[in-house]
Amino acid sequence: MPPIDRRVRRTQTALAQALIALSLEKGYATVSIRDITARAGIGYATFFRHYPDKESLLTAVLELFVGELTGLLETASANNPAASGELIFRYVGEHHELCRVLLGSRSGGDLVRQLYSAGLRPLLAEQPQQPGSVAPPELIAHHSVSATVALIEWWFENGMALSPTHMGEIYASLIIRPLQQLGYNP
Amino acid sequence: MPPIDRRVRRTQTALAQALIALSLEKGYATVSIRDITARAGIGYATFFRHYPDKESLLTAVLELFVGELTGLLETASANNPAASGELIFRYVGEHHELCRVLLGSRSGGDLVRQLYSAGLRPLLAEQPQQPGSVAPPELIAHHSVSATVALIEWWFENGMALSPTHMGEIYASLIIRPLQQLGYNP
Amino acid sequence: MPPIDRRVRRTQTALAQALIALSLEKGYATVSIRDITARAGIGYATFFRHYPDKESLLTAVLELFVGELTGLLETASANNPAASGELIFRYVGEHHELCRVLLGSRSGGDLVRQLYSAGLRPLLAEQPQQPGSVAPPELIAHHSVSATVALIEWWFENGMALSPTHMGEIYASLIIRPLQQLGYNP
Amino acid sequence: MPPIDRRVRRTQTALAQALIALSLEKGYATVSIRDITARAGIGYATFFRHYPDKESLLTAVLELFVGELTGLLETASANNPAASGELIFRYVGEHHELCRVLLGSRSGGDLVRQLYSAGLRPLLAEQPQQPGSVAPPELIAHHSVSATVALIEWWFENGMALSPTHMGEIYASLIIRPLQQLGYNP
DNA sequence: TCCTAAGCGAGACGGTACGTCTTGTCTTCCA
DNA sequence: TGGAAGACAAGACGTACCGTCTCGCTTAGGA
Repeated sequence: MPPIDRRVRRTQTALAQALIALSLEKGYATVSIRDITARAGIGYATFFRHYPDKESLLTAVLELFVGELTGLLETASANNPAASGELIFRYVGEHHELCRVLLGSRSGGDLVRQLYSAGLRPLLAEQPQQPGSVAPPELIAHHSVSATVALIEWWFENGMALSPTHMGEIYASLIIRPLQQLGYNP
Repeated sequence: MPPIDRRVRRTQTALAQALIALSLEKGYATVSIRDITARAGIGYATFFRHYPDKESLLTAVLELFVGELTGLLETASANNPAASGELIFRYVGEHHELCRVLLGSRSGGDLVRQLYSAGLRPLLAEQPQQPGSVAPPELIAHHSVSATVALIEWWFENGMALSPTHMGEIYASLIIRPLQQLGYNP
Repeated sequence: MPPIDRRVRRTQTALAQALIALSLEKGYATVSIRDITARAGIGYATFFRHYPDKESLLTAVLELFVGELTGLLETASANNPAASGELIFRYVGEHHELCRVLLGSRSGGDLVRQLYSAGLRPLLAEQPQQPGSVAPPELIAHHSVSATVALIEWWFENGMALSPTHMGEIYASLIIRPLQQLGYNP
Repeated sequence: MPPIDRRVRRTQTALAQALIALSLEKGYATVSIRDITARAGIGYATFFRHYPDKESLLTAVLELFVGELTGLLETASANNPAASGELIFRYVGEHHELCRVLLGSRSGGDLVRQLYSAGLRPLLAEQPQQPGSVAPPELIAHHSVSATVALIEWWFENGMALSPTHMGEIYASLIIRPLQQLGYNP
C-alpha cells in the first residue's frame, strides 16, 4: 500500500475540479488539457504524469461518483421502487453539475456501459431467464439503466422542475413496476 | 427550388459514404476530414464548401435516415405496438451499419434530441396531461424515444441475435404497453 | 499585325487598371487574381485567357510604360545630361503611381534587367571598351540604369519633394558626368 | 542577456541553412515553409515558434550577415576607397551563395532600406549639407548603398569574372571618388 | 537532522488536424 | 457559340492541441 504523496492527491483533485468547472462553462468537448492545467494551477506536462488523456480523468471522476451512488442504493429497501427512485433523484439533484458533465461527455451507450460495469451490475439481481419471459435478463438490466439515465436527462433539461419524490414515482411507474409485472425483480 | 448541380450531388454522396465506411472501421471520433476526403476521392478544401465540419455531414445523413424511418412508421397501424416495433427493428437491422455510426457518434442526449426534433415529434400524439397521470406528456415522449434507442443499442451490441419480431414484442412489453396502462397512447 | 478585338482591348486595360489600383491600396504581393478580376468586373477564368499569371499582366504594363519612356528619351539631346534627367523625372513624376507599383513589385535585379532589355539597351551607345578604362561597357550600362532607378526610389520615398529639374541636376552630377569623365558617353 | 537554450540555437541555425540551400536550388519565392522544415529536420509547427513567417527568417539571416560586414568595414581605412571596395567584394565573394539569395529575395528598395537601417547607417558620416552641394546627404547615402548593391548584382550575374581587387577599383571610380569630388566623404 | 528520491513547473519539440486561402483547370449554363 | 459563374484538385498557410522529453528546483519522508 503506497502511502500516496500529499502533493499527488492535491494535484489530482485540482485537475478533477478544473475539468468539471470548465466543462460546465464551455462544454466538455471543447475543454483542452491546457485549459485544465491552467485552471488547476498545474504544469501542463504534469497532467500526463497522472492521466493518459482527458477521458481518463473523467473516468476517474465517474468511478468515484458511481461508487458513492451504489453505496447509497445498497442501503435502500428493494421492495419500494418509488423510494429507491427518490433516493436516486435526490442524489443526482444534489450533484447535478457533475452529472450534467458526465451526461454530456460521451456517447450515450458508453456512459451506460460504464455505469453498468462501474458498480451497478452487482445491484441488479442475477436471475435466470424466466421460462415464459420475453426478454433476457441482461436486456432487462440494460433497459432499466438506460431508461433511468434518460429520465435524469429529461429532468435536467427541464430545469429539475419536478421534485425528487415525484421523479421517483415516475421512475417506479415507467420502469420498475412494468418489469415487476413481467416477473423480473430488478 | 435550386436544381442542384450533378457534381454537387455526387460530391455529397461520396462524402457521406466515406464517413460511414470510415466510422465503421476506426470509430467516428478518430476519423479526420482528411480521411474522409481522401476516401471519397474529393479535394480536401472541397469538404468545407459543403459542410462546415464533420458534425454537419453526419447530421445531414441522420436527417435523411430519420426522414425515411418516420415515413415508414406513418404507414403502420397505431393499434398494434408489437407490429410497429417489428417494423422499427426490421428497418434499423437493414441499416445497422449506418445506425451503429449514428449511435456511436454523439453524446446520448444529443442523438435522442435530434431524433425527436428531426421527425419523431409529430408521430407522438399530443395529448393533454391526464388528470390522474404521474408524468407530463413530453416526458412520456422522451422516455419512449430514449428507451427504444437503448433497446436498439443492446440489440446491436449482442450481434442482433434476436429476430426483429422478437425485439418488436419486447419493445411492446417494456415500453409501449406500460404506457398504455398508464393511460397514454404513444 | 492582328487587328485586336475591341472587347479584348477593353478587358486587358480593365485588368491592368485594376492591378495598378489594387497594388497601390494593398501592395502588389498581396493582390490576388480574384481581387483583380472582381475589381475589373471580369470573370475569374477570363483572366487566364489573356495572361498566364499575375506577373505577365504586370510585365505587359511595364513594357508599355518603358516603350513610352524610351520614345521620349530618344528625342532628347545626348549632350545635356541634366536636361535628359529632368525629362526622366518629369515623366516618372507624372506616372508616379504606376512607377511605385513597378518599383515595389519585383526583386530589384529583375526590374533593372527588364528595364534594360525592354527598351533601354539600344539607347546606350555600344562602344568598345576603352583601352585604359576600368570597367566593361555592360557594367557601365547596368550601373547607370540601376543608379537612376535608385534615385527615383529615393525621390518617391521622400514625397517627391525636390523638383524634377533639381533631380535632373543630381542625376547628371552623380551618374552621368562621372561616367563622362571616365571616357564613357552613355 | 538570455542564455539561449542550446536546442533553440540548433533549431534556428538549421532553419537558416535550409532556407539558404533551398533558395539556391529553387528560388526563394517558391520555397515553402514545409520545404524548409523538412530539409532542416524540424517539425513544421516549430518554425512558427521562432519566426512568424519566411520573411522574418531571412531578415534574421540578413542582419547577421550585415553585422559581420559592417564589423569588417569599420576596420578599413576610410581614406582608401579602392581598398574598402576590395574588402567588400572579397567578403561578398566568399559568401556569394548567401548574397545571391538575399539579392533575389525581395524587391530592390526593401533590401537597400534594410541594409541601410541594419547596420550601414552609422558607417556613413553624418555631415551637414554643404552650402553649394546639389544633393542632400541622405540621398548620397542611399545612392552609394544602392549603386554598390547594383555592382555586386552585376558581378554575380557575370560569374564573378573580375577579381575583387578590380571590382574594388571600379567601385571607387564609379561611386566613391565622384562623391568625393562633390565634397562628400562617404 | 539530513539526504535522497519524487513530484513538480517550465517549456522546446515532433506530429497531426484544422479551416482558410489562392491558383489554374474544367464544366455547366445562359444570352 | 462564346463568356460568366463557379465547382473542383492541389497544396501552402498559420493556429491549436497533443503527448514526449529534458532541465532544474523544491519538498517530502525515510535513514
